[in-house]
Amino acid sequence: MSSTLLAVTEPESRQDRKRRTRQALLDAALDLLADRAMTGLSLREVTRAAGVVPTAFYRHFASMDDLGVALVEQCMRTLRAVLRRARRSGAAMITDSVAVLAEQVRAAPAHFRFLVRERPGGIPAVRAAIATELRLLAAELATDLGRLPVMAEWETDDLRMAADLMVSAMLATVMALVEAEEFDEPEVVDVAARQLRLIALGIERWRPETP
Amino acid sequence: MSSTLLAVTEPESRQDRKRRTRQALLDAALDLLADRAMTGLSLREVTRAAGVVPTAFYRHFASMDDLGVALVEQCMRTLRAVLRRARRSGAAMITDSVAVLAEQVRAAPAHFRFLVRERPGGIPAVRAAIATELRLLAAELATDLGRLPVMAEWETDDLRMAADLMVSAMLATVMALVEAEEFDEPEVVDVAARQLRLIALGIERWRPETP
DNA sequence: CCTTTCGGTGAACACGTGTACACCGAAATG
DNA sequence: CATTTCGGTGTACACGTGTTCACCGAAAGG
Repeated sequence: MSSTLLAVTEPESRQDRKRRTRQALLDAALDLLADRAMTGLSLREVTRAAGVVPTAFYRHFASMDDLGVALVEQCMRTLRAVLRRARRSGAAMITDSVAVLAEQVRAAPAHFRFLVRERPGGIPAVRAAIATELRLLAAELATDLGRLPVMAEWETDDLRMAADLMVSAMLATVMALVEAEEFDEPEVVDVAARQLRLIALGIERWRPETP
Repeated sequence: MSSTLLAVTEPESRQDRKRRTRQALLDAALDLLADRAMTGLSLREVTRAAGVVPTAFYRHFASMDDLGVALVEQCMRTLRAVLRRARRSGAAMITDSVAVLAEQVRAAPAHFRFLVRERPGGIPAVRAAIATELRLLAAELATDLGRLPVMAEWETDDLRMAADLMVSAMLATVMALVEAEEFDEPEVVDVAARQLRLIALGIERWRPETP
């Protein structure tokens, strides 16, 4: 054990250090949320897991709700990546899209679990944040759908309806994936693909009748 | 204010009284869950709202988790009523089915809110209970679908897939209904009906190819 | 170099919590 | 009528919580 007392690590800018502990708090929270909901998460627990004293929390967030909203932002980035990646690898291939989704869920399960768990969850601010983000995502998907040849003539209203349905199905799949043991993940993926195919079939035959 | 000290209420059998306070606990919990998740609900709060001393709780439930599972049972009865009522009033009419759902949600919002909120929620026992109940419901719906002329020749596997999709859509609708202000409930109902119609269209054209 | 800024500290507080325990009184049982 | 059963009571305890406050030390800024 050498005892050179020279600074072995870079001095680290002050705002860099702040960013780091802020991220540590977010990570710690996400970790603890593996088996709990945000409601059952205490400030002290988070700071303890982040290796920081309780009062330091307030240097970064006004409250746990605040941290929750920040988590929504972070996790939503991961979810949006699914759409983006699916778009690149040929939006038409349903099987591929579902595969991308499954892959992303496997890569960052905590992010997806957080979203599906807190979506109807007990914290109004978080719930609202997720809701608006999902609305945005659905709108994005709707315009994507509108660019497909089959749906070029669709009313924006119907596009939105179809997009909402697909988002619902996707979230249900996410929940199943997050809950599933890994050995029956293929089954979940298969079912999701067939469901999407069923919807696609419906889309082909849709006509905007007014019943 | 007369002061006849005669027993004005029936003596009430002992197990009747027990049932009554047990139900009072369940009702109190459901009330408090209007704006909270189960994780954020304390035993003392529930007993306070039920007009009973904390320790009395244990005469009825081993823990809050236990009470949660009991709530699942109760709320699921309400949800199953939707399927039953929809079956009676002509299963073919999509519009009617959605109307029945909306009506039931309006009649007992707390029951539905509890189910959608705790489904991915933080309490394993409750989550598991809801999951199995929903599996049962989906299975039931699958056999229902199998009786329809259009789907008579379907594989049970595909029936299950379609039923799962419909349950997912239904639960998404329930969440929207529970969250929605009453004045845009018609919009939600309309979208749900169109989504179901889209699925129905897909079903008509489905053939069990193996891709 | 001196001063200010500010992320992190540690002690302290009032409070709500889950649960154990001994106890009560009336319904149930003989 | 005597006894047992049992739903509900009241007290008590140890514990984790959110938030307060004054304080520290080093980076940032003049």
